[in-house]
Amino acid sequence: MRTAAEPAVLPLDAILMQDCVSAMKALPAASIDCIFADPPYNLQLGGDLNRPDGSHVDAVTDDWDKFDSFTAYDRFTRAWLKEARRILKPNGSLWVIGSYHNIFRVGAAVQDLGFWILNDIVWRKANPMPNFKGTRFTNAHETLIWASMGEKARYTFNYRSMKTLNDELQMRSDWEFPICGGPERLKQDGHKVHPTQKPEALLYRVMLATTQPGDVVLDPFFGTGTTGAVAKRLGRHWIGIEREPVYVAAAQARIDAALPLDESALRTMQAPKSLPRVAFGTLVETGMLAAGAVLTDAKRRWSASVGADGSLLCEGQTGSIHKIGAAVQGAPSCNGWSFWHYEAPDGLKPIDALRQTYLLATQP
Amino acid sequence: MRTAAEPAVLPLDAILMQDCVSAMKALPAASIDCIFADPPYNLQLGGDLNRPDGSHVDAVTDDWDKFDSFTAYDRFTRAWLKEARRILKPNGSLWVIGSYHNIFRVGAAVQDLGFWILNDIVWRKANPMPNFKGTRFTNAHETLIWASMGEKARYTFNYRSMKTLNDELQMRSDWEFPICGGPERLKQDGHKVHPTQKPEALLYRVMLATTQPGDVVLDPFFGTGTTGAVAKRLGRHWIGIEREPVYVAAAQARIDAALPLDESALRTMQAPKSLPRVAFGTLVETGMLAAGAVLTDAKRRWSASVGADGSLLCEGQTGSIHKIGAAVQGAPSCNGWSFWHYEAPDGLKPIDALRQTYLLATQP
DNA sequence: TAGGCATATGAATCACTTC
DNA sequence: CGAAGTGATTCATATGCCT
Repeated sequence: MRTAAEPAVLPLDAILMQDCVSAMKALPAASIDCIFADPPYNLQLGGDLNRPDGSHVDAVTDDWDKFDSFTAYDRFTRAWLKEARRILKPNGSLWVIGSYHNIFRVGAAVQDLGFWILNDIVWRKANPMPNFKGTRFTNAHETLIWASMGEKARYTFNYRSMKTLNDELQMRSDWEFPICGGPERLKQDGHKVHPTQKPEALLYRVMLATTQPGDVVLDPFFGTGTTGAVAKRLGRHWIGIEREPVYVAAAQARIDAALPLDESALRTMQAPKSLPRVAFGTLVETGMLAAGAVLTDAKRRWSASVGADGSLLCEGQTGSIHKIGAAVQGAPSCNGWSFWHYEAPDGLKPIDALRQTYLLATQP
Repeated sequence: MRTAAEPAVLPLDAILMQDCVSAMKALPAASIDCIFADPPYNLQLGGDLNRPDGSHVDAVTDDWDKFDSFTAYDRFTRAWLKEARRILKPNGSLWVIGSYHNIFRVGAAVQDLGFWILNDIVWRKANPMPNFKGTRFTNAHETLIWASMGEKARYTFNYRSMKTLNDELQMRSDWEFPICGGPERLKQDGHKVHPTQKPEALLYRVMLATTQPGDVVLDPFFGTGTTGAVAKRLGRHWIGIEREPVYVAAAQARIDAALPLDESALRTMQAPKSLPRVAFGTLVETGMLAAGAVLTDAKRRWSASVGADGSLLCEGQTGSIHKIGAAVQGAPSCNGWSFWHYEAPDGLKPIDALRQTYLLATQP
């Protein structure tokens, strides 16, 4: 029989109505692909803040209490981050969102615990609440931190999907979305159910960028379940942790009503490296390119002849398409597939075009 | 005779060629109106980086940016922040700029020392360096922290100036400026004098927003003196602290050449308001168009399905709305916004109509 | 002179697999 | 473990040369 500390299976696609840290402690180590966390940051919110002796932290009134409150918040932050680190897979990644009230403390803790920050992302609010008193700049953004498990750790980043999503330009670290409102905003008796419900578009981009279909996404501060709703829609598994019964009920109803995209709609742009590799020699073997053929660069500055084994000969040097490409340019490296061209009926074309033809012909 | 520790008068409009902390220690308490600090970021760069064309990226490799550990960096940060706090007037304010490498640690230290964060400001770079390897999001912003001396402390905020500067809209917490280049960038023998020179426009806005003419602005990491040059133009006094003789000489020459500026000329300094750009993927993310939806051209000759990342799938090809539109027509290019249509309740409409709806809903 | 084309470059924690 | 091989990867500006 499994113990509470090491469940044999993950409670997939379910809400755990428990305290954040103790619920995470019950999950198995290295079992989660991605954590998205929207921790509380109201320093006056005593509910989450307790002194080491368990006594309650009172409202902030003076400098001493302020320090006390920061210390308590740091302790709380490190407690949940430590568990997050334990249950994440080595190739998993962490997202945290916050504002200037808490994000600096959280970010420092993330670094101190050994996470490696990959980006900080700015959510620019298209329609922020104005600063009514005119005493500061309109607080028009929130900050997200994206981190891997360590400096050398691998992580998922769907570069091609992000570039496509952004009209063929690299996705930047500043994202613009409207705040959550309209029919998306959960309401009860005309009042919003949760004060800081995040827009689904934000979670959509997070998951599309840094998870794969079938991955497990955990949200330790589930609230009204934006993470779960988007995960379900995008074909990711989700686990939510939330203590408040009111939020749990709202989240469960919302997720039940969410419709998953069917498999064809989940389709995204694929990274070239996910395609099967084709050796240059294969093109020679199959006769798509004859041994002895002459390749040049796009500007015909260099020309090379193809050996029977797929090697190139250029200016007395022989080697792979990449090696020779790098050598003639004096460059540290070179992608021979795009550097070398062949004489096609309709002009000079990169040999990568031959590879694409080969792939199309041989793929089912 | 005055001692070094307590000079009777401030060394106004001068550069102190000394170590940052010891120079601050020699300044009298509560004597500075505003501190703008651009400390080392502790970038922790690895090996060399080359652009896709093989050229080498000139990185920040200076010794002044190297620290042994986070702990060492924290010690350094708290040392200069403590002195900053001592010499600031009770109604003064502090600005610090940084990136995700250091800003979280700096922000936590700012809070720990009793400063009260008023805003965090995002400098959105109009022309950031791309992520050449496609491994992360383009690091397209830096973060500034603006803080007063304490929760109850007063501070200067020129609300009207900011609103006027922003076409009668409240100034937001995200500012867009180009990086420092062109004739503004200080060069010697064709090479940049300082690797991280900040744009003057950034300092203009900082000083215009949070200081008054005649105020004393201190920059403990003066570099090539952007703070001094802008302060002189805006009629503020300045004090710079910089250890490197090369930077000091460049800064002094630059400030000597700077001319005081009429405030009305400032408006021309502002980056032209770029039209909001909406990527097709945004419509998918925000749910205005569902993944899996089918688009056709106006005459329904071709139909394509929308992928989760905003890619189109049509006749076995995937790509952006523009690429696929061009491909099916055999055209060199295509405006996908007008070519592709969706089925609206009242008939076929170009997807550009959705973009207009999005803009109307999100722009003020 | 204006315009087109090529080149240079900016605070960057910038690859992965096989042997 | 390291070394070697394969091959994936860039956007906005500024400057300079050529026509």
